[in-house]
Amino acid sequence: MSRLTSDFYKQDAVTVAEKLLGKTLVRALDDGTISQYTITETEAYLGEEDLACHASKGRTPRTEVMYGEGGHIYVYLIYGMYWMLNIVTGTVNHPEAVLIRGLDKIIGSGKVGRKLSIDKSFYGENITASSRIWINEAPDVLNITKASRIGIDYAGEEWKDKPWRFILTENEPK
DNA sequence: TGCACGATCTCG
DNA sequence: GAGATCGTGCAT
Repeated sequence: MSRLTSDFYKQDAVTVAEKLLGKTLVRALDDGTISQYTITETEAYLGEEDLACHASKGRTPRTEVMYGEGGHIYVYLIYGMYWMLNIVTGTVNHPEAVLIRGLDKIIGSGKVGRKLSIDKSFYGENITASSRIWINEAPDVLNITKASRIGIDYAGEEWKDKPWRFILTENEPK
């Protein structure tokens, strides 16, 4: 299994969000422990126009990394206690990102950040070169459910209902 | 310089 | 159904 390269992350956020399903997220802790998780749920945030995307407020120290090239990590603290793990996608000056909402046996973006020991030190980390977090290639999956994004009612009618949440569903027995 | 709020979760 | 808890953006 090989690590996904920067070309993969240069695609648009919606495409990357969908393709990340089934891929393997690898986390190497400081103590040497290596854990692998299958990505099961993602959400796409696409550009300044997307009122649900943090970059809709423009370029700030916090959103800066999203304006860079895809393949870097965007983390931020929400509700004062949860670190959200995002992967920047797209090209330079296109602020896009994919939120990792769920992994195998870990459902919920807040729990993902806690379980993987994510904090602000991961801000801007290059996920194609990091030695503590990366994503491995895996075959594309077919059972994908699309849904609207969570917790963004403030984004207005046009954006809050976009089907940009992707969920990997279990194979139904035949 | 202050304030209201958020891409959440847990407990009661 | 409410509290925990704090960085950020915008108002003052």
